[in-house]
Amino acid sequence: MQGRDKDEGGERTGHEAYDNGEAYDRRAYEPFAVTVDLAVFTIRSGRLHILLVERGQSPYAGRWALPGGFLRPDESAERAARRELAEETGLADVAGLHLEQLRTYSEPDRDPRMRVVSVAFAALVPDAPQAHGGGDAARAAWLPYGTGAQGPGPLAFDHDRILADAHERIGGKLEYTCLATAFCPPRFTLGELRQVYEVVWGTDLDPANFRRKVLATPGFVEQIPGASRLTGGRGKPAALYRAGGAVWLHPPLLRPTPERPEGPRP
Amino acid sequence: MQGRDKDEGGERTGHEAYDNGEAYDRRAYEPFAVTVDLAVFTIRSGRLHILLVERGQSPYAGRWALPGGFLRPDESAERAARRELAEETGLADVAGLHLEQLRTYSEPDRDPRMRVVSVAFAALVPDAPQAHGGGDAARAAWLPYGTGAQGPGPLAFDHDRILADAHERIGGKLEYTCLATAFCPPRFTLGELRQVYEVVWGTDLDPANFRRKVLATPGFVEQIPGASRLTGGRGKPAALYRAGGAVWLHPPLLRPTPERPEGPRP
DNA sequence: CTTTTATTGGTCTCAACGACCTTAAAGGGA
DNA sequence: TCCCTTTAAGGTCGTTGAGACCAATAAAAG
Repeated sequence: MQGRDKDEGGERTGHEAYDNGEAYDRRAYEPFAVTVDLAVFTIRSGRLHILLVERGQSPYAGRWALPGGFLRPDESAERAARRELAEETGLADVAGLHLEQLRTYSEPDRDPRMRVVSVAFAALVPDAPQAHGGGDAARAAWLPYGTGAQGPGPLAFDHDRILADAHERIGGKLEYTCLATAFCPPRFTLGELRQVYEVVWGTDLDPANFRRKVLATPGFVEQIPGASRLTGGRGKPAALYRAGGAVWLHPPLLRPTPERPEGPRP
Repeated sequence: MQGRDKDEGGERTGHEAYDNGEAYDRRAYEPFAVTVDLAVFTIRSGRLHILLVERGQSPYAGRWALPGGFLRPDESAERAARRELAEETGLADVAGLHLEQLRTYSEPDRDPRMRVVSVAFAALVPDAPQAHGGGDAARAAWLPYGTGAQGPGPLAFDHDRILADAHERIGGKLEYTCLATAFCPPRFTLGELRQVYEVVWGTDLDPANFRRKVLATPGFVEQIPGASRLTGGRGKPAALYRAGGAVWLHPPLLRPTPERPEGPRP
């Protein structure tokens, strides 16, 4: 932080140089490289997918990794994350997408080459456009979020942990916020909205109970009068809805049965 | 993050230097100063208090600020935060205290002197020892967490926002975790535990309903057989409890009435 | 035309919560 | 001393919401 005025009682940490003047003494602290990592989720063909890029260089050459990049001198982590999101997904209207800071990963040895502190974000994309692998070498792809290893083995660096944290965060937020609409296109059916919960949580929900719950929450969704869609061809056409203005889901829509996520992450 | 292999299709960001070798090219990115900021809460005489330090130097000289400090080259943000917590509170058994990463604040102009990226933490301390102002100049004190300005005016830097975020996070976590015991001494009464909720939420809770709720959650608290305490002198002596092993509170103990926190912070 | 699939709506039961009341055990004040 | 206040502890009761289950509708697939 800022404001370490005190001398720490005999402990020489170099902090005392912090406030001695208008600019900092570069020898008073260690500069770090700061990056952003993105866990971009979408739903494709009834499964949760995650956007990954393939590394071409060592370390972890040939392994999949989360997209991301360096913070530029004039931008915040949020702006950097949204910029990266636009670059990696190729989406035009990145402004409206849900982007949420997860946490910061700063273990000293998380990158073998140097000290890198990374601010991780979770992002939700409604429809998954083609993953376009940027320029030449790198490949980008939507891979199904699998239990355990992501398709071809574990991810580079500590990205498996970041991805797991992101998934847990998203799953938890579905319980008490109206976040689920961020996975849906502008016009969606209640079945599609329910599928978001089922796919992220990995459980089945009762369609009738889900419907009542969603409609009982003011501002969660608004029906589009007179509109309906043939879901995939089969079944009765469903009414179309759009996202409402509400952001909180009260009372919450709790996951069925599962006591709680295993790992203590309170 | 790591792994920016791609060329970003004509955009020259300097990222391509990232993977070209075993070490990074220092010219490929901007190094930042990384710090930790701590929002340390405790409950004193029935009010929520926050640990603050008084700045002696410009900028924001004379203003109160959150304690914190630089990350050292060999430690993670969590370790740095715990070290700062021990230094600032003077507590011996910092290992058992609740320390939780909040989020990272990285606005380019948040420190007028240079670019500082700060990882913020929220910490809970059961009993508040004397705030010991480190060495000489700096003063540290427990100030009541007031609605609006913290005692003598706003805090330095963006610390008012960090503090508000920390308070909202703590209040929310009380709803669905057993975190409240972190505010309590090793042996506590149910009235003391209830006061934690009342003080943090700023509401009154029904003692009987609260009691049933807490005791109905397995592992939240365990009664210490035969022990009781005269709370403050008045009233019937209360049974003593200690924290149980549970970490999740299921079903949650929701705040009364208040629709939700005002600001959309989903 | 029959089957299949999905939406939409209804009913019923149980658990949980909130409001309220009663009793027990202490201290303070007149 | 007696009475009142205070806090803990325990109980009742009505309302609410969630979950399980059933039924009707409407369209496509065979």
